[in-house]
Amino acid sequence: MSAESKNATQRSDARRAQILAAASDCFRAYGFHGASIARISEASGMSAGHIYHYFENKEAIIEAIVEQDIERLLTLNTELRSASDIKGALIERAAEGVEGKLNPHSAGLQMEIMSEAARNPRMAAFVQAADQSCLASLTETIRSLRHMAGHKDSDTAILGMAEVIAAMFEGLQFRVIRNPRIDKDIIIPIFRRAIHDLLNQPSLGIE
Amino acid sequence: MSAESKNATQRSDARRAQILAAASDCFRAYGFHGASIARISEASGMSAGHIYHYFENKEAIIEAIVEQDIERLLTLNTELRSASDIKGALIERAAEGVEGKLNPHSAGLQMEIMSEAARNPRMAAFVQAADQSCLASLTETIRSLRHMAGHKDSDTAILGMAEVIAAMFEGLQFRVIRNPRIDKDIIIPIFRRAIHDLLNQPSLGIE
DNA sequence: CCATGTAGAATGAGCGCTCAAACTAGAACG
DNA sequence: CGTTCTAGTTTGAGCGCTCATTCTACATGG
Repeated sequence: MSAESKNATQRSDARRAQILAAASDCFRAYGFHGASIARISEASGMSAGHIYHYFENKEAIIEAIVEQDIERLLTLNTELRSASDIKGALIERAAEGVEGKLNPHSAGLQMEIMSEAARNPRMAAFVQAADQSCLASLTETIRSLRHMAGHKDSDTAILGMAEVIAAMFEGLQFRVIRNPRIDKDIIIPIFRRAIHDLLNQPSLGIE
Repeated sequence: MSAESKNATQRSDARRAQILAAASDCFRAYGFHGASIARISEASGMSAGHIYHYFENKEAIIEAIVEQDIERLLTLNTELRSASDIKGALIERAAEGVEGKLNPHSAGLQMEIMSEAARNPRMAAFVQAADQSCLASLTETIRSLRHMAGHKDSDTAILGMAEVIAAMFEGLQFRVIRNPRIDKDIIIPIFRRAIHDLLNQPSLGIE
């Protein structure tokens, strides 16, 4: 690749990023369908027509943003898995997780994504695939934890624990909208303890 | 009120209900902003213009549906509170709660409502007021439970427990979209146990 | 014959998206 | 060095359409 074309690609990538950032703000403020191309173009400081040089259509912008969001989630996930002390990491990182989920900004976008996924099969497949990956990682972590502690669990039981832990964290994104006064410093120790207890539930051999 | 006007009111109420039912379906399928008046009118079997005899505008329809949904939540809440054996009721009703939250139909509408609340202050005030009521009820229940068990907790600690329990249940509405294969029969016993453990956490005297 | 219920065409705004033209900057050339 | 050429970038008017909402006209039962 020549230097010129590389610069061109860089500039083009920058424009794409510029659009995505502006669109992200607009989607948060007006929703996927309420945010018009006109508004996005204004927010990104370029003409409406120009946006179509970088994205095929509005749907493609939405998908790019969801993809971005999911990518962030997945890298966070692999980071956690590569920790040396798994159990410590899980409990320790709980604080981070709580804080992240309690960010109203990201919660708003997440609501938008999920409400879209609830009715758009394409989007549903997207978030479900990402979730499978996260869930697989989390169950593996729990499995080794439980095994080390001498528990005998069925696969479904371990999956269930993972689901409940996931529900706890994701539920915070509801909570921060329903009650913006929620205090993370109160929540974190209760969360830590709850996760600890959950991972020490008696063996569940249901199959 | 005369018999005639009463009949008229009844018929009018029936029409309103008819519109709300149709609109509810459309909103689930297309979202608040994606569902057009034309579609709602078709689904409700009446003309577009006629809808404006019963609702001032589209916003009013949305609000009526949210109001309906919240009312259902609040009556469920008072029901729980009037149970004779509070602790038993809380653990027992967990199964019902899990099942309810795992209904994809209601989860979809809830996502829609919450994503709207995340950007529309009017809607936000609505769901926050309803949540205050539910939270107050739940904290009162937890307070008496913990007091009977001899624990000494600060108000904020009890509020924190309520928040975490709420997050668990509400999080299931995320889960059912992210992973439609989730199995309630696995989840329920883990939930019961987790709530039990949560309510038996050591005293938290933070203030 | 009036009040109310109902329909559906009309209205103007705003939508996503296209496209021909204008602009820009660097290459090629004399 | 100045001038033309060229190819990519950017614009904004405008197309066809759908939207929420309004208006006019008709039906119908008391």
